[in-house]
Amino acid sequence: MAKPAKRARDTYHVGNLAPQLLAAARTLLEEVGPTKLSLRAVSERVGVSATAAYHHFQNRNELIGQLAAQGFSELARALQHAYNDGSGLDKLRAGSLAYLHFARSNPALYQLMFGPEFTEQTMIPALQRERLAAFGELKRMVADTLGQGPDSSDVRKASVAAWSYTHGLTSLVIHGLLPGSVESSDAHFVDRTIEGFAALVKQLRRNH
Amino acid sequence: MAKPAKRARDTYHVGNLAPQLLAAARTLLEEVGPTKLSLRAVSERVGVSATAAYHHFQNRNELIGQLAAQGFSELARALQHAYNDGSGLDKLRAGSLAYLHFARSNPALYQLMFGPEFTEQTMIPALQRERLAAFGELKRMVADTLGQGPDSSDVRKASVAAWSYTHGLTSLVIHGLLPGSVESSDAHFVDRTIEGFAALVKQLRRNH
DNA sequence: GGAGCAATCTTATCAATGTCAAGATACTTG
DNA sequence: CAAGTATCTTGACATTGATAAGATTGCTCC
Repeated sequence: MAKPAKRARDTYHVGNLAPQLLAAARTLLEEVGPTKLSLRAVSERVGVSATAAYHHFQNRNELIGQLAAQGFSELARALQHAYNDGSGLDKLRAGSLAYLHFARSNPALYQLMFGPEFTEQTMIPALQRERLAAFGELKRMVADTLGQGPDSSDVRKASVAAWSYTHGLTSLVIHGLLPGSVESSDAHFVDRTIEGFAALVKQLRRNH
Repeated sequence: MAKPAKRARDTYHVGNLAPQLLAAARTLLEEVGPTKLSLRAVSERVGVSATAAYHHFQNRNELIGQLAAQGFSELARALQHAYNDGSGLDKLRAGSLAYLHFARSNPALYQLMFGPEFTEQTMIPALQRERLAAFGELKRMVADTLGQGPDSSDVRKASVAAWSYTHGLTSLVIHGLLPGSVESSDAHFVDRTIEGFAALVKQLRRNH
């Protein structure tokens, strides 16, 4: 299986293609955007024929699906690091910031991760797995913050809420739908909108 | 301009094509999804040649862009109605529910509205306009709830927060990323996650 | 009402892309 | 070293977005 195998000559195939294809696709993705990413361009960049990829991926969807899965994996790790390195109090805020930062650094990948390409029919296992793992990581963070077990009802509610909020904010930022309020300091931005949400909730409570 | 004009024969063109193309595209969009929507299929459904659309839209992107713009327009109106008809107290919650309901009823359209097709380069004016209008509607609702002017700093913060949260939740639901917690009652679902967020904010405050 | 004109629609046609089939080449295993 | 399998290539096809040039319609102006 995963034997090294001497490198081939120079004219023919290369060996160990799948990772190279994924890497090339990853950089191309950010260059041309999620919709314009073509298998042929990826293959050409690696220096391989147009159909070589079909011996490592079922079709285009599986390739970009693995890219998306990679994205969720990296996102989960970024969250974890931010949360662990966070300065005691506002670990969750550090997580939100890391989330936003990841999306800013890989906008096309982020769009792909939540893109319309993957429905129930076109879902690939790796992507499904990494998605759940990333959400699991988030739940662990929230559980730790609330001081409850990871399967408590409160934790589940709060996790969905936190993910919704962070993903929504990130998505709007990435798509450029928040004009003029973004560029400078992400930290301030996140804080201000969290304050805004708190004020709203308080107002709703008061009205109730 | 908008003269009725007698219907043409039967063999040739139809007249008044643009709205028919948009309508056909709208239904086809929900049938095949945002990525699989082809101009040719739309044209064929209307009963017109494959290239007829190019006399009414610059290219595919402008057509689906107008679809997306239509989506934002309808979304804004749905929000407005929900807010106006809301029973005094939880108008905002009614707005959130209307938002989620709109996306549930038009999942492909919703994905298109926030899809990767429209960047700064490929943006079309109508879409930009309707987006801003929809956000303006949301700001008006939030301003009314907070009892402040629509340009106050608090309102802006809270509007971004409300939009982020609702869009995030909706996006996760539409993409099927919230397993098992969705189907039954949207109202309960929205309430529970708002509670979850409130609890989180409270906890963060306490830690601070 | 008819000539001319602009808008609208159609028929080729092309390039790019995803995908399949069949053959060529390298690697592995007996 | 022979045979088989994995890997890669060439060739080809259908679909799609898009352009160019020609046909048809309706409108305008005399």
